[in-house]
Amino acid sequence: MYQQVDRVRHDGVMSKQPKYHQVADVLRRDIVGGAYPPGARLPSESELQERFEASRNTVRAGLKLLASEGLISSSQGLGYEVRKYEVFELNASRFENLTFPQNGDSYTTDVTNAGRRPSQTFRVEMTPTPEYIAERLKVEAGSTSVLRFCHRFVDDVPWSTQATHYPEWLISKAPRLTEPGDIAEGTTRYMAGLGIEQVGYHDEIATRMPTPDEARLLEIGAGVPVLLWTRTGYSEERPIRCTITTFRGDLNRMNYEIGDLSARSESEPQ
Amino acid sequence: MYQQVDRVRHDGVMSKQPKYHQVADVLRRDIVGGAYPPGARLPSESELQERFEASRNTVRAGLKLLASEGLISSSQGLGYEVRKYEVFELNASRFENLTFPQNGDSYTTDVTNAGRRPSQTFRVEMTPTPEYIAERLKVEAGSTSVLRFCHRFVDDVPWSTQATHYPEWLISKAPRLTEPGDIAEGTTRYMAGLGIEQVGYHDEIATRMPTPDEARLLEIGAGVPVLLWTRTGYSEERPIRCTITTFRGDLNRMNYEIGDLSARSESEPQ
DNA sequence: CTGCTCAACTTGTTGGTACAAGCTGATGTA
DNA sequence: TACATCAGCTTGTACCAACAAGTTGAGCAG
Repeated sequence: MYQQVDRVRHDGVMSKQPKYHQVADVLRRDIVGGAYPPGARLPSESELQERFEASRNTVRAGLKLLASEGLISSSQGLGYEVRKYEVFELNASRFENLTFPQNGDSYTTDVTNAGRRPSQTFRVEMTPTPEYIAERLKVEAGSTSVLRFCHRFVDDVPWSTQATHYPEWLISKAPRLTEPGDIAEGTTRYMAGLGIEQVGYHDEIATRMPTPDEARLLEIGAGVPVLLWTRTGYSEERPIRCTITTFRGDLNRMNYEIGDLSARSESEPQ
Repeated sequence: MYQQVDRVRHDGVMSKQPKYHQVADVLRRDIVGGAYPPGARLPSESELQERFEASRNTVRAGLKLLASEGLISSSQGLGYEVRKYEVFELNASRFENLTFPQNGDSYTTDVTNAGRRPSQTFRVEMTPTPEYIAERLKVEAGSTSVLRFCHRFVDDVPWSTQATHYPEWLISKAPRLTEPGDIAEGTTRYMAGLGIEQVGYHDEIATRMPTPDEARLLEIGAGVPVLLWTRTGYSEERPIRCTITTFRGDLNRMNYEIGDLSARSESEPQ
């Protein structure tokens, strides 16, 4: 039943790969070669059983491999389909405007400019500072901080979650941070008006597979990682905010422009 | 055999989750709660069968779920173990030194400073420009370009691959780019000495699951995404290089420091 | 004591069966 | 015609059995 040698591949070539691996390889080649374009439906499991002369378990193992690579997705009753991407560009560096609004405005503007419809839910909490945040805000882990949380959608597709923490000492200086509603002019501008100016920031970018919570909020299927963007904003004296944004990795790409890029913008008139 | 209602969870609470999902949930809780610290070995499949009163396949489905989240890994004959991370920080923004060497020096310095041992293999090719690169270099797709390829290790663990493409028109101006060996002073400095100065760059950061090739080169197991870093360097006139770096997502984190961060560096004397 | 063999563990692969549950179009009834 | 029902497709879950193959340590032969 289980042999690693003398196995004949689908194309007739000998191979030492397990059979489910060969199933995945052939289908992957078909997909990247364009035989199944993005959005196309793959043959059903039973058809693939015949095609590869394999049991259902074996075929499913191969399909699961492709799903974990993010190439395909499946739904009960509908079959397997080739995943289609649609990347949204994020501009992370804007020197000319270090105090651009973080909560809402930048996102709303970018999405609207791209001809898409933004929407979001919003929440404010007082919460103990998690250790990861506390390190960056230079406060004690567990001390209270203001958490302003955003769940963002583009055309009703979940896009990102954003959690901004403000340290406790800021509350007395900028009390509106604790207000449950949106701050129209943006938190950065509001704080700048109070003399708390963000003069620099530190960005950290990491990636990993989503936690079950993240997978639920962002409606992420198997094989799609998240992109984690941590931005710590500084006044001249100390850190004043720490924002963690969690993006769907298949839908977003971050951009940083550094130095003189006149050569780039000149020749890109569109 | 297959019921979604009236199923009793391991802790005695009713649940509509499939059983393999419950297995994963309980184990995940144990792992993040510290019952199984990083590097620890999980109970064997047969032990888990008894603990959860489930078949081997069901237990394996739960374990596979955790593996696809990047929480655990398994090896034949050895069992399952909790994955341990060790993040390496990458400094992507260095304003003071826009012409810092890209091929080798920056990596070697950073890794050595961290007390680790860097090593790499290196290769130079003349190759047709892939479309993705051609767009960024503003040359025709398929036109020849110089590809300088690096496969980098830290303490003999595969860390990243880096592919830098130089457009064809540069070759006559900077012929040493096609030399198969390393350029001691760094390509950026070499080109600057010839009057081709990199005055700005555009970074793009994306994430996805590795292709089989990437998984092989970087020795990536299931559940670990890659971090893709595309840097396009510009002279005052036009793009002069495009570098794609592929990192293991579990081992790397990118850092950008923008604006005035005196408040950060002051209070971090280490 | 050294070194080899092998039993007993581990996970990996492949086959099978059965039923649950989601989706769609055909069919039949009002 | 309008609508509900259902057969027949799809994938999802759960079980069983068997054998392959990597790892380790006990135990035996030299």
